[in-house]
Amino acid sequence: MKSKGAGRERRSMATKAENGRKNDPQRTQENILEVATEEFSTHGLAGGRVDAIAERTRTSKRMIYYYFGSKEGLYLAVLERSYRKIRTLEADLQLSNLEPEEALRVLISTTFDHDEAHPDFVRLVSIENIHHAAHMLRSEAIRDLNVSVIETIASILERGVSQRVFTRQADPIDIHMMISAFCFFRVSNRYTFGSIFRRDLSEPSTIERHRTMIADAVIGYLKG
Amino acid sequence: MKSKGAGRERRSMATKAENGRKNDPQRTQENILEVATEEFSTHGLAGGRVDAIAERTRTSKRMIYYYFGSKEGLYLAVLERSYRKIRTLEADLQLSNLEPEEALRVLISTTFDHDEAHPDFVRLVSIENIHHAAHMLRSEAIRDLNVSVIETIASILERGVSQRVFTRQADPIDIHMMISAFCFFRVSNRYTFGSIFRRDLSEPSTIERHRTMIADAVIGYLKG
DNA sequence: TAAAATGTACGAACTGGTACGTATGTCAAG
DNA sequence: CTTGACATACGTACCAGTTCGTACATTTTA
Repeated sequence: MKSKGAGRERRSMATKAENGRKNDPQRTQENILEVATEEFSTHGLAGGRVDAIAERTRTSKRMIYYYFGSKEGLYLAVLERSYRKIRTLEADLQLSNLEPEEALRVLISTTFDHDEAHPDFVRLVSIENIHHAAHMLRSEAIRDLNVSVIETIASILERGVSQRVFTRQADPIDIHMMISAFCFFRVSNRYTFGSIFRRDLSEPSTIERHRTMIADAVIGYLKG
Repeated sequence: MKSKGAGRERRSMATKAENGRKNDPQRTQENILEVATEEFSTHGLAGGRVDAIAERTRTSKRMIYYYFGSKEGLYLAVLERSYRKIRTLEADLQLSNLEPEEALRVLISTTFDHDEAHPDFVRLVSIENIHHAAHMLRSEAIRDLNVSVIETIASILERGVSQRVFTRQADPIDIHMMISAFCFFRVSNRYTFGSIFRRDLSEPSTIERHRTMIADAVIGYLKG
């Protein structure tokens, strides 16, 4: 399979120079999704234009409908792809070896850095909320994802309480919400916040300060 | 003027039965804004339809353009009206008589309740962020608004530090962000969060718990 | 040769915006 | 207190551009 792929590519390099077309459905789809992610995350579902996406693609509008059926189908595919992309990152954190407080700090930093690094994702989630999460509800795949985070937090909290480093008995989902809210808001409301307070939330020193701030607040809460 | 008004109304009551038209520009504009707020906050700027707004209005599409010039003009008017509506609520809080900790708790509760009570406003802000706050930037009125909140927080923090109830020296804007993030997120991300974790964030018991939670966290942070 | 992948051109419906005509209110003059 | 004239407020019907989606033709690949 690998040598086959290489052979195909080698030959296509030759034909590409003359004619220019090469059937590569996987790359075509990926290309469409990439462009569509950008379009939808900056203009929303209704504001995003299929023609605009098609133009910036190395293929044509015909292919969008060939692979994704409709504008909504494309949007849903974009959404699922975005969620699938983060699953990998969140999964392989080895937190059970760490002390509860340290484990929580690492988890919070990860969430923080993730949102900071993926504004597209944050905006897509905002857009979904405007649509009452209608598309997410139809997708089985997306829901199963975040459950693991809750389990991780639950185990950290349990250990913390039994070791007497955390005095407060808190609901894992509430804690997750508190962390998410802060990390998400910084990115989702970057523009209105920046416009009102003339503060650039993406400045390195601000990022550093906020990263430790949310951790201190959560841990302070659990120790209160 | 009053008897004249009454007379006018009496006469219109008669003509209304036959014909039905009565010039009332103020009410017409207000009616349009009300409907438009609902439309834009549930569908976004691009997703909102002028025709749909016109239909649910007691007047016609012609009037929308007569008073607001364009779809964007209408959207901007909706945005400004939403901001103007909260100014009144936030302004008259007498916090300087209260102890710092209590003052902060009241302020946080107010923010919390406000966001909870005005999902339309929250969604409009979300929509603005998708548009990079482009419309807010063009509106002088909106920016001046939130400055007072920062001054309020700053004075509370100063008093708290000098009375040694708060040990941490924090930036007022950061504190405001932390409060806003939590209160805002609960409403803005209600749907995706609810869809993933099967939790209704608008349930009374949840609201109660979250309201004290954010206050405890912020105050815990300042005492840490 | 058949199936999958792709390109081109076009259509039909939606949607923001407007041209044109009518009604209402105000106010000064009779 | 009527009248008439002018500005404001309003309604209907319609247009023109946009935008999603597709019919048809063609190429690539197995």
